[in-house]
Amino acid sequence: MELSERKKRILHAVVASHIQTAEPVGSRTVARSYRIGLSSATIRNEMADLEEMAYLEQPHTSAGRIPSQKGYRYYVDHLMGAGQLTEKEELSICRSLSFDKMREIEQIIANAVRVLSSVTNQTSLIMGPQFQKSTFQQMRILPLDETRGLVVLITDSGFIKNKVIDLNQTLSPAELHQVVSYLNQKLYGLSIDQVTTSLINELKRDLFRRLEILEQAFILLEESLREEQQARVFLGGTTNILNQPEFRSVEKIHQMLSLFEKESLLFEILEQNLDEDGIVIRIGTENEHEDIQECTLITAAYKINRRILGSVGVIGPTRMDYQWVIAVLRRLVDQLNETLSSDR
Amino acid sequence: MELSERKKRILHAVVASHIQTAEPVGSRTVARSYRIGLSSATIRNEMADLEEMAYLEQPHTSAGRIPSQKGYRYYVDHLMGAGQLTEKEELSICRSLSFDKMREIEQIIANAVRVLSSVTNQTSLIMGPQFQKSTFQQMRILPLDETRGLVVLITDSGFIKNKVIDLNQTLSPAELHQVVSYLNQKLYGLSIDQVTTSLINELKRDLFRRLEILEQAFILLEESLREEQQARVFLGGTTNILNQPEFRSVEKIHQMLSLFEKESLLFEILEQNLDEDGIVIRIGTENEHEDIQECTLITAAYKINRRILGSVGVIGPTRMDYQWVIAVLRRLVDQLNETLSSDR
DNA sequence: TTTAGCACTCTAAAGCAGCGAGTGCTAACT
DNA sequence: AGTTAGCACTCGCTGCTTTAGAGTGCTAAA
Repeated sequence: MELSERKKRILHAVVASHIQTAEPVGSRTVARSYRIGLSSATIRNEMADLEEMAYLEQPHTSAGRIPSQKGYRYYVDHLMGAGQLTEKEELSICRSLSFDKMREIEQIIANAVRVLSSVTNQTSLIMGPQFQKSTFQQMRILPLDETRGLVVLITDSGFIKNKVIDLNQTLSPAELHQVVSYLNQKLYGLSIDQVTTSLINELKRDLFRRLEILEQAFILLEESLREEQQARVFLGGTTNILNQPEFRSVEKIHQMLSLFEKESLLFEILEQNLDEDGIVIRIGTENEHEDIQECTLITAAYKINRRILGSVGVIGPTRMDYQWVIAVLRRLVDQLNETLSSDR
Repeated sequence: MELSERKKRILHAVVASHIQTAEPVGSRTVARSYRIGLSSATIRNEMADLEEMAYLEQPHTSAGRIPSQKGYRYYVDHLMGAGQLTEKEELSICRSLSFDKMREIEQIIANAVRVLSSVTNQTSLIMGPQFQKSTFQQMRILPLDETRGLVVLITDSGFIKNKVIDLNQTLSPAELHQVVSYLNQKLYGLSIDQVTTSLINELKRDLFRRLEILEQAFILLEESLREEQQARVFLGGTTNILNQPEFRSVEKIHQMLSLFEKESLLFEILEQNLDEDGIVIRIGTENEHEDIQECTLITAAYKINRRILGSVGVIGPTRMDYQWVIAVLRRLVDQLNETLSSDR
């Protein structure tokens, strides 16, 4: 079901105009401002066709048309071009991410979400790197005082986790060292996913034969793994949705903001698009999750050394400046990948 | 300017009723539901007096009265009793905080703000413990590989900061150890505030004589101090303000939510009440900050081992269930103090 | 000093008219 | 056949008037 060239141009015009103004678009507007060289009457006919084909819809009889979900989809797939960033936008993305090579990964992530929302004027969200998917590098235990120690766990992708633990029995430095190096040897290179409870138990049995200690350390290890089951989701610019005319009513705002407070839900939503490479665009009901079926979610995966770590995206009303947002997101992910991959 | 007993009872009734219903309170309502044993006409006269004395105000001529800021203040200071928590509330505070003795301080804080907002149905905020005010305990450097090391900085109140640094020159373990123990010796027991740039420079000069290294470690030290200049503020239940009838308009919502996004501002606000012991109640314009002069802020300081670390509070419209919110906050802070102080 | 009664005020809700943007249809034009 | 001008029609929006009701302040009687 291919559209005629003329229909394409008209659809394009309607979508573009509606994205800008948030108002229904009338035939007159299309005729005048998008110099198609046809009268409004002709365009009216074409628009009626497009409506019948479900690319456009009418809020009420005497209003202009707005793009339907199908219309946006067609626009995204066939009509829009490649967006261009202004120098200013380019610069702020660059600056806020490239400077931080020394910083910890969580800070880079937090920065990324901040720029993304401030540049796009949308709400943006990013899944923190999944602890689970990174691999064990080393573990240390620092004695703090007579009874307590600090366990530090380091993974390849720059994660550093630490916990204070009780060392029930006082332990000679030599013994402690022995235990720790045993663990390091056993665990090195495993992904955190692979450090299962059963593996831990096995190790524990193994060690108990030699030293009756570190019960606590193991509890910690398990706990810390369980806790991090799920990566954090960082949000930026949540108030930006208040500027969107489609969220003028308090109920809608409430609905969206409550959604944003449910971190685990956001995680699920972001996780679904994780496998796919490149940019994923989900318009309206293309989103599986009910609460965002009036929104568009645009996401992209980011990587460390070519391995996908998490995803970052923008959420807003289906009336979104796709072309531009996609360009921004693409640029940001490139920069993010580079920043993360270099010197790690 | 003491109020007559009767006026007190009427003022009490008006405040109580308005807190519950959010509507202006008429003389009839007071007469009927608060069994004062007077007719509405009498109460009308008294209310007129109270209005003249600025305890009450009238939205418009033919409406009931609502408490003025002064009215709320009087209520808080002289009229309200001690609130009682239900068992359920008591329990959820207890449970969400007492279980976590082993957890890190930031998680306890995060939990606290979550319970507080969910129990009170208000937005709650808590200032993370001030890194600045805690004292240096020890510092370690763990070599990660040939060129990088992990600096771990531990303070008395359970803070653990860490950073990956480049060790430009490779360094023998012995030398590294020497430097670190020198630093530990010099810095132990100082509050982080006291670790000024000039002190660092001094140490640096001192060390340079012996070892031409660790430039990076010092940069880190300085940076990390500067970064943490300001404690984090945790927010909970930001969407709760949407349930308050005084925030029905999108502009007000916008105003409040934007405020919530400015962490540094929230910090300032919380910091002002830091010195005072016990519960601080700021109603309307009693707040210094313009943006919250239509709100009431109730805060309390929390402590570790009797030393004030930060403050936790609730923010909402001036029409707030003071009695109850205060009881909840008081209970929460007690629990929080206990949880934090035990075994640290 | 208290209270019943009453006139008065003001808001919020409901009903109604006119405006204007935009449509669909028809007939004329190229 | 495709395009366009013209026109009647639809319908939400705006502003106006009206009405109902809640609550007041005042006065005069108890």
